[in-house]
Amino acid sequence: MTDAEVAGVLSEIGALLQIKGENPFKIRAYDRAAEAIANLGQELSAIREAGELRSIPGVGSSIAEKIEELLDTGKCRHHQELLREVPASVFDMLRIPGVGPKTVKLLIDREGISTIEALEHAARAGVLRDLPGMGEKTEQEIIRGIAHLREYGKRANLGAAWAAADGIMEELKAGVDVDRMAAAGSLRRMKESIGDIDILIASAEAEPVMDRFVGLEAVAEVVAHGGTKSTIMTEAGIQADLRVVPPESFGAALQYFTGSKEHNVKLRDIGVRSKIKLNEYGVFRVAEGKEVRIGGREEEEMYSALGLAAMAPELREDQGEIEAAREGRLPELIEGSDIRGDLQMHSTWSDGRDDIEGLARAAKGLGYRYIAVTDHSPAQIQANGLSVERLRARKREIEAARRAVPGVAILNATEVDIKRDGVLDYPDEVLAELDFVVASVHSGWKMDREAMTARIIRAMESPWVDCIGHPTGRLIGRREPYEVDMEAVLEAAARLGVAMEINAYPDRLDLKDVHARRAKELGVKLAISTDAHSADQLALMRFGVATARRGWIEAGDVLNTLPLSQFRRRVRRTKSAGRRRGGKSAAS
DNA sequence: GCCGTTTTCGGCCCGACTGTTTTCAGTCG
Repeated sequence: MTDAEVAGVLSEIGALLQIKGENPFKIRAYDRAAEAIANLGQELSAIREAGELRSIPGVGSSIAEKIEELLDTGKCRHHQELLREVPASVFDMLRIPGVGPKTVKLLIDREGISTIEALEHAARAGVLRDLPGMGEKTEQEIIRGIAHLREYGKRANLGAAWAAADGIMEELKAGVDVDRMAAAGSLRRMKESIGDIDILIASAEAEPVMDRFVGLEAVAEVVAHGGTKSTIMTEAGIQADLRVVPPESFGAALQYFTGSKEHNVKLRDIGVRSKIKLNEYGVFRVAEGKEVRIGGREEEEMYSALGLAAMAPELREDQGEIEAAREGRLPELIEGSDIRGDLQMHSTWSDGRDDIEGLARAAKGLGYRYIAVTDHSPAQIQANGLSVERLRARKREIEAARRAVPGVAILNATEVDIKRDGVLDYPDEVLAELDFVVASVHSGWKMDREAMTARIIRAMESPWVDCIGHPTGRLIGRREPYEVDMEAVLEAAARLGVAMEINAYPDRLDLKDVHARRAKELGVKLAISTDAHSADQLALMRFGVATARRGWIEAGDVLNTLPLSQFRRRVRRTKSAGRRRGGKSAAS
């Protein structure tokens, strides 16, 4: 059973308890534990071996036992018992917007409805309006909610969500007078997938802003339209919330709506202890039943009131950032401007849209000092992978581009396939001719975990491999990562001096945040690369940097923040160390 | 069910919007 599955079961227990009307704090305990497990940097089994399960925040003796039971048997009796009382199909019903646990319980108890299909049928037949607290409008809400779930059930990827948010904010800015405006929520935290877009505006007059918002061009449907909060569904199928707050509350609201929920709960908890109250309007000192406002215009004031250093939105996941802020050991996160080069991109020689010169010019425009052109190897037939002959022919075009675009070093590089047995798709003597080698898995996804782990480690043992590309192969929302023992891979990377890529492509973001953080802990260097297939995609770097920031990564942890000369030395050093390891690559 | 510069028992974050309500429950973030 995978860690994600364990988290899933705990989260289902939480939902089932909710439907049963159990103690809300018990429910939250399960939710918290599930969330913590979903965001572990290490594997649950390793933590268990070390006897450290209870060190996971939110995991106490009872949940620890259930985790062990799940790891050992793949099942949990408590979960099974709950499922005997409440059918599993209710989890689908809970995903319908506007339908929560209380409604589900009512539906089951009064009408025996436990599937989306039955619910839709009942709503259309006008049966629901006779239930307490329900009416015709609720029926219509449910019908619309089901339609929405079917059409847009998946979360939006980070790139699409930012594109939509930027469009909305541009249009808003052009139409009304706003003091300050910012995206909040998971978008601002740069989470890998986005449930909805949160936009915050400071304005003394909310009404004209709200009217403008619900009338935007991108609006497909107005879901809610209130005095300070409105919700729309965009044409692109992403929900967007707008909140308008008075200017003196902008910082408080930005902090509040940026979240995460867990981060904010912990902050307020700290506040309660020191008689400080936080809400979206400000921060208040509570004394003798009275509240005295002590800040809220700026976000930093919310943190300083609690004696904490302000922290980057990407860190706000209750993954230790609050403790770090208290102890003054927050990381100095990498920034976009630290990036000096891009180490994966594809030209027209394989499956890219732009030629090498075009890529180099675009990179120069971004202020980069070097790029690695990493066209595919022969096994990537569908991507027009380069034979040895074509790879050598490409060298001449690289040399021409170097002359045409001075100021940017163009590294003669490859993204070489790691074949099923861990052998690389070019022989050693060809790899030896190159300046930089990214090795990636592009086939055989379904291998078992041990074989996949051995495959990748064998590739890393080649003295010519500098970096492993998109190390888990996932496509967010479309393809699960392949089964691999990431801890073993990262340990090998540390031992062999091979960098791990954070692929900045919004569909990939691979390594993901928590793995990047673990890599850093193990002393593994990271390479943040766009995997651009056209010159304009070099701009996707921001999503890779954001993912690194979510993984607590600093500039010093990242290969492509090095100045060119140091980068070259570093890559050479890796290779000579590789030769000392035994002189022969696994590929030979 | 978890957790502890207030605690091993007794707490556990806070507010807006909607619909069905004459004062509130449910949902959401």
